[in-house]
Amino acid sequence: MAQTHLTPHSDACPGCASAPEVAFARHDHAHCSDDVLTRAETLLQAQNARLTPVRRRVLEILLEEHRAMGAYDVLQRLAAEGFGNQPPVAYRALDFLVEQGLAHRITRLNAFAACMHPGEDHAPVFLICRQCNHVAEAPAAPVRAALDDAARALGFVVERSNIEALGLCPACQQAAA
Amino acid sequence: MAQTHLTPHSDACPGCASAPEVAFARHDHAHCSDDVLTRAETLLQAQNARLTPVRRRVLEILLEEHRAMGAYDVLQRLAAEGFGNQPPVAYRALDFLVEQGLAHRITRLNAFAACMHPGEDHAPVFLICRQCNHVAEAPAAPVRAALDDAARALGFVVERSNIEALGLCPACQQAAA
DNA sequence: CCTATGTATGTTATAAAATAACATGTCAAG
DNA sequence: CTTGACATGTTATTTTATAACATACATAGG
Repeated sequence: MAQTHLTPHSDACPGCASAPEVAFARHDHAHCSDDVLTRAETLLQAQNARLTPVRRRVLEILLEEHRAMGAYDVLQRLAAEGFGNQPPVAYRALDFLVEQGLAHRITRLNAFAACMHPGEDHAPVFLICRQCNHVAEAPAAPVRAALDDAARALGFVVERSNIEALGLCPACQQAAA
Repeated sequence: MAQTHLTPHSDACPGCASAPEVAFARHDHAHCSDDVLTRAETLLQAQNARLTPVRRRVLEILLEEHRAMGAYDVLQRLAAEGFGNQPPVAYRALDFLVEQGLAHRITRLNAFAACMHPGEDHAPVFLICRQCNHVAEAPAAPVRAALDDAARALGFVVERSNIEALGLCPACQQAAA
């Protein structure tokens, strides 16, 4: 499983006041974004699904910002760029991306984030810092395996999962100590 | 870990049309409810927290219904019984119960459910059937352990977690086949 | 080439979920 | 009996999400 998104990235918890970002470590993000966009196109072709202008732009926005964004945040950016400025415009594009595995919904935050390894393993685990609101996506495979086991014991088949943890990121732990 | 709530309970997926319930199997629920209420009182005394009439009633309602309920569902019942009928009344009681580990929030459904083993292990795993909306709470320990490992690898300390899986319950799998 | 069909987008309106802010009440320690 | 902390009541508003319908747009069949 590629974990490009866990390699060096933006500042972690800068002053515990900034917007939530999608990794605790530094990271050459532009490179990841391009890579994801390319892969997205390939994946969608395989699915016979279309990466229309709105959809593409929403994915780009999520990638650029590289943080969990509310639907209305995304909508504001879309409107500023001449797309429709009503909620369904944002929700439809976001739902499509989630559907296609190109974005994740972080229910705890009522927010969305680009998926950094589309087409690969899809059991996102989100670590949300309750102090600074940074969000990181952690390696999911073992958690997902444990979840599958637990479900199987009850005869339940898991199709999608939301695994979200609330706690303290490294920087905020230090700040607290 | 006690799994009383996983022993026999209400009908699973009766026609895939009923309200979401909190277990896939049959279950003598009245007994569990009494037990939980008693334990809740003890736990709260230990915490110097007060199980006031509204709070107690909300917990009872969640236990009686034994399913994931929206805040406004709970509110409606409260109002019918002479308590306040404004949203904060329900939200405050529900938030209190969640805070005290007596209820869980199921973010995917914007809903709340009574915790069936308060004071014990607290890493709820919810299995939500996308077909009939039943919700079951699965044994959590191994999933939580995997989650802790994944978090530790990033230096993140988990305080609370929401683990929710969407899929098909046993009954709906049969119905589909 | 054209037009029928499915799919995507735009737009209006509203529903559903949650919280802010402030007033009032209650209970227990001093 | 009064003061302070906590709980509840109430008004209003914010935030999040969807329903319903109209319009555009691409593309496969005639």
